[in-house]
Amino acid sequence: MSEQNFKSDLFEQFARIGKALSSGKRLEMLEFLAQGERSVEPLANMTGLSVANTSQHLQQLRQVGLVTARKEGLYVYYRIAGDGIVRLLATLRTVGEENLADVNRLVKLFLDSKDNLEPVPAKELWQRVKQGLVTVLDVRPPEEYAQGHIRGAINVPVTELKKWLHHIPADQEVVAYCRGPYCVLAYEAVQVLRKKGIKARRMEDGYPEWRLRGLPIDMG
Amino acid sequence: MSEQNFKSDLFEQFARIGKALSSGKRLEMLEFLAQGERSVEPLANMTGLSVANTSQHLQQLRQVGLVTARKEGLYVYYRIAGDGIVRLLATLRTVGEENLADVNRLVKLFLDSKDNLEPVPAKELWQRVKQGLVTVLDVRPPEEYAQGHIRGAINVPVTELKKWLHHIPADQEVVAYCRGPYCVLAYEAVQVLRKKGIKARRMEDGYPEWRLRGLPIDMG
DNA sequence: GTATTATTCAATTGATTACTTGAATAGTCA
DNA sequence: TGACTATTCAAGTAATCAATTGAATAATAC
Repeated sequence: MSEQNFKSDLFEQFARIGKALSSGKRLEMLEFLAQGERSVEPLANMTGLSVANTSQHLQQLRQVGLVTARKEGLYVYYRIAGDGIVRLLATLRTVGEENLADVNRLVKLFLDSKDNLEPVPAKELWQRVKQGLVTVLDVRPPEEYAQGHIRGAINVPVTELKKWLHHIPADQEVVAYCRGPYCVLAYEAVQVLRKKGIKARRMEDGYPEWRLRGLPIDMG
Repeated sequence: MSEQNFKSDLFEQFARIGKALSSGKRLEMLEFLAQGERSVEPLANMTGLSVANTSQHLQQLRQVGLVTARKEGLYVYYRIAGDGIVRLLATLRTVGEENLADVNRLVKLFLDSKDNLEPVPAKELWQRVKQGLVTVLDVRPPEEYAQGHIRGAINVPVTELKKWLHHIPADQEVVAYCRGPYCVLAYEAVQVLRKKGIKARRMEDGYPEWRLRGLPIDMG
């Protein structure tokens, strides 16, 4: 094999991963899978695609090694193939934020209209958790919480938040987080809490980013 | 705008970058541009594509903000739009190495057949350069060397290496580097040097990775 | 065994992509 | 001015891709 062939073959391989990342729906699936493993149907519901279509997208992701699958009974559970992929998604996001004008436009339009003040960086949050200064709120659905969450976090899905309000110690700050930096659940939670006079902020990133930094997590 | 639309619009934007990375030729161009700016024709020669086709690929890269262009006289010089993109390429490469079986197969087949012993990590190399223990050889073409190189490195293209041999202090180790971890120029240089009885190794990464780590560089 | 369910497969459609070709722009140089 | 050059544009073709549809697998429950 010549040098020229080696190089172009190699780049062709890397391009297969690029191709897998070239669909918004597949990226959405990957971000969802970064929360924990899932069978096909929940992924189809989340993306709004048909089950057959979802299955085909998943097989594309599997072919380039971005997800793996295990079968249990009738269900096939897909999961992210490794932390490198979470890192790749984060880097893709960063490049998008830095270089795509439309991303900034979208984020400004949507998230800045919500209360975007002082998000807490992951590291700072952990400092304060260790000192017992904050209550950490995981506002994702229970299934995702069960598959892994920030150590010490309480799972209160946004839908349940109002019922839970009176349990909060009024003097302590609450920090909410969810799936990632663009997940709106945490924004909503912060809004609800503030309306009730509770001091609340959101974490800058989400659960996958927290885990990726090697910060402590719990399961179950 | 609903949450659902916001999310899918956002992922659709990130997918545009994925799409730009979904062609081996475009990845090849990006790696080439990571060495420094270039006009269209050299890029066409490097990839083996027609000039018109190359131009169109470049415009795709430009549309998603991965490269920028400046016009000078007849020529349009393209360059990587920022360090984030070099980082993205490196992450893509890592994920490919970890998750694509074919990448390992290719690398084993081609590079392991060359002398692949003890590549020097970038950090270690800089330690030894500071102590004056090694001669660092930049084996890329002069144009790329001129646009930036490891501090203290001497530019000796592989084609010129034999003429240059007798200038080498025989007691000092030589470390060669070129464009990136898969660039074969450094391998070839090490082979030539070792045949002449000179102690030689290659650097693990290439120039873009060195620069990305914030290690010292020089220009001109 | 049959019925049911989750997932995958296979065939088809319309849309998008890479590449080629030849012409159009825009700048340089004599 | 006119010849020349680097790049881009525009139109056309073949290949590839996303999504739909309906059927086929494979595992469970009765």
